[in-house]
Amino acid sequence: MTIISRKQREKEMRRRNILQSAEKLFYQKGYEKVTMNEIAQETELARSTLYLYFKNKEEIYLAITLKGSEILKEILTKNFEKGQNGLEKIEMLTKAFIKFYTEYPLYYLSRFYYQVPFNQEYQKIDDLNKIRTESFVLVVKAFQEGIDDGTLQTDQDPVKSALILSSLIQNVLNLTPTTKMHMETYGITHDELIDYTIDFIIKSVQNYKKTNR
Amino acid sequence: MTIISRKQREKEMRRRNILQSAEKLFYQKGYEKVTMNEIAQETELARSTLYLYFKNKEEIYLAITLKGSEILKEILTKNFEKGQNGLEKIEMLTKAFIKFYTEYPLYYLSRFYYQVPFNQEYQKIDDLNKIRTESFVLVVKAFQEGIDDGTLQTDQDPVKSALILSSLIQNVLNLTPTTKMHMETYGITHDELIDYTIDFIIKSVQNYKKTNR
Amino acid sequence: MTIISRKQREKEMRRRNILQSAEKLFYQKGYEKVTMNEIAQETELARSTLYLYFKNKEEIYLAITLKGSEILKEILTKNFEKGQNGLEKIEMLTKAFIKFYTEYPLYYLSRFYYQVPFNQEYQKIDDLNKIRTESFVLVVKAFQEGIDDGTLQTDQDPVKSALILSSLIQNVLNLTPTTKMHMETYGITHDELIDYTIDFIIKSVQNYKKTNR
Amino acid sequence: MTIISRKQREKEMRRRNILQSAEKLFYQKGYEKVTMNEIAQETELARSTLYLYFKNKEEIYLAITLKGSEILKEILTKNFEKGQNGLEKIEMLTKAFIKFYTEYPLYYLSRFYYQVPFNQEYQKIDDLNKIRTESFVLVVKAFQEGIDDGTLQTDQDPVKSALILSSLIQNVLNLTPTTKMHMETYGITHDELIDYTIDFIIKSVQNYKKTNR
DNA sequence: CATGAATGAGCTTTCATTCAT
DNA sequence: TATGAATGAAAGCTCATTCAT
Repeated sequence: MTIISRKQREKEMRRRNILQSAEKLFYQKGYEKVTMNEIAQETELARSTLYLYFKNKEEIYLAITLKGSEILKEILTKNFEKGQNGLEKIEMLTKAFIKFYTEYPLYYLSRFYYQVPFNQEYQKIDDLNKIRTESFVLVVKAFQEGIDDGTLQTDQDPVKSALILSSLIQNVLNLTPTTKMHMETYGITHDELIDYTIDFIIKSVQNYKKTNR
Repeated sequence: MTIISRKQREKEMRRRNILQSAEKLFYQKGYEKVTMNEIAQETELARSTLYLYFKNKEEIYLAITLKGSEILKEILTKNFEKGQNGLEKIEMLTKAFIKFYTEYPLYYLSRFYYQVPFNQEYQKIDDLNKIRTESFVLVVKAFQEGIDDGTLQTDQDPVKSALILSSLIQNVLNLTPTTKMHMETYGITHDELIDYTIDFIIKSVQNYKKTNR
Repeated sequence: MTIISRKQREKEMRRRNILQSAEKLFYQKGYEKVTMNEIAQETELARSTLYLYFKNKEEIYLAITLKGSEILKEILTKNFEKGQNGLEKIEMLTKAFIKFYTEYPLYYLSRFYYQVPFNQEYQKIDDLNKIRTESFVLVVKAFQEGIDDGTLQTDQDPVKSALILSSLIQNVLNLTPTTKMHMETYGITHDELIDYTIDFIIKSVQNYKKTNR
Repeated sequence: MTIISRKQREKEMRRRNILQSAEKLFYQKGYEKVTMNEIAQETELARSTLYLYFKNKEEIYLAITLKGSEILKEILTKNFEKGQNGLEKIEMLTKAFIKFYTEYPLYYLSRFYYQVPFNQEYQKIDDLNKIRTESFVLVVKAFQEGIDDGTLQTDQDPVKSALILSSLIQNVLNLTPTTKMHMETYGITHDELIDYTIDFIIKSVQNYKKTNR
C-alpha cells in the first residue's frame, strides 16, 4: 500500500510540476505562444511524456485555470465568513483577492487568457464555470447583505456592483503593459495602487451616511 | 503631380482596406488565430501583396492599435474641452470612451491583445506609447482640475484615480467571457452595466459634500 | 493568354510529377509506409509545397487511383469495341488489362491499397466507384453478348464470370510475394504465367461445343 | 517438473492470447493501423509485457501468419489424402481452402498483409516460406496426378494451374472493397460467388472429354 | 505594383520500444 | 514475470515570409 501511494504521490508530483512549468510559461508569453516543447523543457521531460499526463495543450491550460479558480473560491469562502456585516464582508473578499494574487500570482493568467478557443464539448469548462459562478455569487451575497443591514449604500444593485468590484480588482492586480507604463511615468508602485484601489472600493460602496470611518 | 497623388491615394486606400480587414478579424478571433491568408482573402488581395504595405503581421497589428489610439485621443481631447469644470470633464471623458467604443468597437481589441510580444526594437511602439500617454494625461488633468476647483473629492490622488477610471471603463466595455456569463446568469444587459458603471464612477469621485446631484 | 497557359501547364506538370513520385513510392512500400517527406524528396520539392497541390496524403492517393481507373476504363472501352462477338470481346478486354498493366504498372497499386481508410465523406470516392463500375459493366456486357451469340458457354452467369475474370487477371498481373516465391521455385516467368492465364480464361469461358480452337 | 510445465503452459497460454487479440485487430484494421497499445488492451496486459513474448510488432504478425499457414497446410494435407484421383484431390483441396477460411477467417489476413516490409534478415520468414511451399506443392501434386490419371485435362501445366487455382480461391474468399461493390450492384452474395467459383474451377480443369459430370 | 509559387521552421500529436523497479 | 513511466523519432500539417516574374 505504501508503495502504491508513493508511486501515486510521485505521479501527482510530476503532474504538478508540469502544471507549474506551464503556468509560468503561459503567464510569461500567453497560451498561444507557448509550445509543448517549451513546457517539456521547463519540466525536464520529453515532449511526448506530457501526453501521458494530459491529453493535449488545452487540458493543461484548463487544469491550471480550474485549480486556480478552486483555490480562489476557497479563499473567498473563508474570508466571506470572517466578515460580520456586509461592509466587512466586502472588505474581506477584496482582501481575499489580494491574498490569492499575492500567493498564487501565476493563476491570474486565467483571466487574461480565458479567450482560448476551447472545444465546446469540454465538460470541464462547465466545471470551471460552475466554480467561478460560485465565487461570484459570494460577492453578490455580500453586497446584498450590506444593502440589507445598511452598512452599504442602499440604492445600489448588488449584482452590478459585484461585477464592478471584480473588474476593478482583477485589473489592478493584473496590470496591462499600458497601465504599467502610466504607473512608471508617474512613479507609482503596484502596492500603492492596490492599496488605493481597496480604499476606493470601500469608500464607493459603503454607506457614508451611516458609518463614520 | 495629380497622377502621383492619385496613385498615392489609391495606395493609401489599399492600406486602409487591409487594416480594416485585419481589425475585423483580429477582433473576431484574436491576433494569434488570424492568418495572413485570411487577411488577404478579406481584402481580396494576394497574400504576398500584404507585405508591400506592411513589413509583417506585427506591423499590421501595430498600425491598427496606433490608429485606434489616435482616434481615441482625438475624441478625448474634444470632450475634455467641453467640460466646464473638473467633474464635468470627467463626465465628458467617460462618455468619450463610450463613444469611441460604440463607433469604433474593433479598435478595442488593442487593449486585449496588447500582450503581443513585439520585438522591443520597434520604434513604432514608442509612437504608440506617446499617444496613449497623452490620452492618459488628459484624464489626470481632469482629475487635478476637479480636485482644485472642488467639484471632485479633494483627498484623492489624480493619477491613481485616473488609472482606476481607465481600468473600469475598459473592462466594462470589453467584457471577458466570465463576466458575460455572470451577466447572463443574472439577466443583465451590456447597456445596463455601462450606465451603472458611469453612475458609479461619477458618484465615487465627485465631491458629494459640495455638490447635490 | 500564352503566359497563362504556360503557367497552367507548368502547374499541371508539377502536379503530375508529384503524382508520379507518389505512385512509385506507394507501389514500392504501400500507402501507410510512405511519408509526405519521401514524396517531397522524390519530387525535389519542399514537404509543405505538396500541400499547395493536394489537401493531404489521402487526396494524393485518390488522385492516382482515379487517374489509373480512368485510363483503364478508356483502354477497356476501346478494346471492347474491337471485338466482333462476345468471345472476341472477352479476349480483347483481357488484353486490355495486360496492356494497361504493361504501360502503367504503377497504377496497379490501386487494387492492393484500396484498403486505405478514407473519410467516408469524400465525394471523390463516389467518382472513383462510378468509373470502376463502368469498367466492370463492360466485362459483364461482353459476357452477356457471348452467351447470347453462342460464342461463350451459355450456362454461365455473366456477372459472376466477370468477377472471376477480373480477379484472376488482377492477381496474375500483380503478384504477391508468395506467388513470386512459388514461381521462382518452379522457374516460371511472369510472362509465361500471364500467357497461360489468358489461355486458361478463354478456354474456360468459350463455348467449346461450338468453336474448335 | 510439474511446476515448470504449468508455468510453461501458462506462458504458452499468454502467447496464444496475445496472438488471438492481434489477429482480430489486424483483421479488422490492417497491420499498420493496429497499435501495440490496442493489442495490449485487448489481451488485458501491459503494453510492455508484449515485448516479453514477442520481439516486436512484426514478430507478432509473423507468428500469426505462420500459425495460419500451418493450420492450412494440415487441412490441405488431410483433404489431399481423401481424394481418390487427381480430380477428386483438386476438389478436396479447393474445399480445404474454403474450410480453412470458414473456420479461421482471421488468418486470412496473412494474404493481404503479407506485404509488410519485413527485415529480410528474419529467419522466421524462411520457416513461413517453407510451410507455404509445402502447401503449394500439394496442389501441384494433385494436378500432376490428375493429368497422369486422365481425370484432369492432359494439356495443362500443373504448376501454372496450381497458381491460378490458388489465386482464384484466395480472391474469392477475401474480397476487395471494389469486388464487394460490384457484388452489391448486382445483388450477388458471397456464398453464391464461392459456389460458382468452385464449379468454375472444376469445370475448367477437369477432362471433359473423359468425364461426364 | 501585384502575385503565384515555394519553402523552412515549427506545431501538436502518435507510437514502437526501452528500462528501472 | 510484469509493468508504469519515459522517450526518440517521426508523422501530417500550418503559416509567415521570400522571391522570381
